Amino acid sequence: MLKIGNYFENFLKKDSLFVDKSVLLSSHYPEDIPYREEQIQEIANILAPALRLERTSNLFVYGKTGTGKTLSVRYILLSMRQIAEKNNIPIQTIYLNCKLKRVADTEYRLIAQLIKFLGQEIPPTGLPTDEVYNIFYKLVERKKQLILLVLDEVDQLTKKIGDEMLYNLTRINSELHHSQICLIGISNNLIFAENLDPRVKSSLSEEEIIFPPYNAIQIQDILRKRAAKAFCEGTVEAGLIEKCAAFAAREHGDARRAIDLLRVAGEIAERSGSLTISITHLDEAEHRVESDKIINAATNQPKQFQLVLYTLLLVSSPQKQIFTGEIYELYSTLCKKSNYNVLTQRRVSDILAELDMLGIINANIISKGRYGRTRQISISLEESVVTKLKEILEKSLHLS
DNA sequence: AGGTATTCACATGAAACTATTCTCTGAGTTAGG
DNA sequence: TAACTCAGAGAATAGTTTCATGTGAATACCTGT
Repeated sequence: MLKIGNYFENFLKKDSLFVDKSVLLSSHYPEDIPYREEQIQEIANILAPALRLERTSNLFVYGKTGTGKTLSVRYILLSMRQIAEKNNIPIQTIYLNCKLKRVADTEYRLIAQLIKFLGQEIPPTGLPTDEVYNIFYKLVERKKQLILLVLDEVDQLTKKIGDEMLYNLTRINSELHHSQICLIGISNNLIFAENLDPRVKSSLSEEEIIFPPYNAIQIQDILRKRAAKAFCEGTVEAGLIEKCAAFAAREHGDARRAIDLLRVAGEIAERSGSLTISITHLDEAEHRVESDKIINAATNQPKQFQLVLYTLLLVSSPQKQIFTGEIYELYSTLCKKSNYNVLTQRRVSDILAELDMLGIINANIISKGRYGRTRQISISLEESVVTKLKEILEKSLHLS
């Protein structure tokens, strides 16, 4: 038998640590959401009139990542949809994540998605935007119905294309005769509404609900519940859940991250053939999750981003601080050497800012007084990640 | 010494441009009746 | 005459460039003591 066949044999024979790994995936929707009863009830109160086809207030949901916003809202939508189906109430619920690239991150695409939900295809480009609006109007007006539209991560959308389109959306209702649209915005950014056009702000956030972060004890409880379903009994070593929760609590109570961490720890333990999941596995998982995140983010960027990042990796050591000008010079020589277009400093400055936002580099704007104002850049990645990243970038950029 | 004015080296903003992908339209062409 | 082809106009989008303006504090330059 082939060597690899042996491996598969072993894989089958060995009892897995997992009973049901899907419980720990981010695509998993639990049937109850602990510590969020209050918020769910509140949202339900606000949205309930929709079941009688009365227009409900627009709703805005705030909370940091991993506080259960999306989960709760989708949970409510699901149950409303079920009720509506049972009683033949014409309600449509639409959930859109505005952050998804090439799906709903522009005005055109957002409306195009809505149209798709209503059962019609729209070309990805070529049509004028108001034409797309018209198609949408017609589709909505075709029959009497109420649409609950959830826009997840709206802050990302407005950051990119401004709040004009939100204004358009809120105004749609006044132009519709038979139907109504109710907007539910979800945002990670707590001060998001502050830099919104006042007209939009008042109509969009008629109701606001805030999701506070989970505390360490709550996260422990959530983790325990999930772990009980995901892992075989007795495989989780003592103290693991607590440590995992502590990691997450350090990051403003991000439950998603905690669950992720637990899953990866389990995977690592399984792969190493261990019968239990120990703290060492968790530590390793934390490293892996962290570096995977960075490497993923870096490799998904366009070529020029990678070039800039690569020059940064070449010159920087963890403690050394570098300025924009130096980077730009190195970058342009590198470009010339390897036949890439050299971008302007203006553009490179933006790229650096974006790399900073992605958390790949650390940049602070400092003033060196007489000697100008610039970004002070440093990289806080571990040596192993840096080498790995270098290799990947060299390959993808065809550098020698 | 203390106060203010300069000055550097970029940051930040706005607008406009380029290349690509896609639709729609209407003129020209083809084939069949 | 209906069906087909194909170029050209017009859109959306991502990634840039161009031009213009902003900015924080270390220094240079005064001023009056």
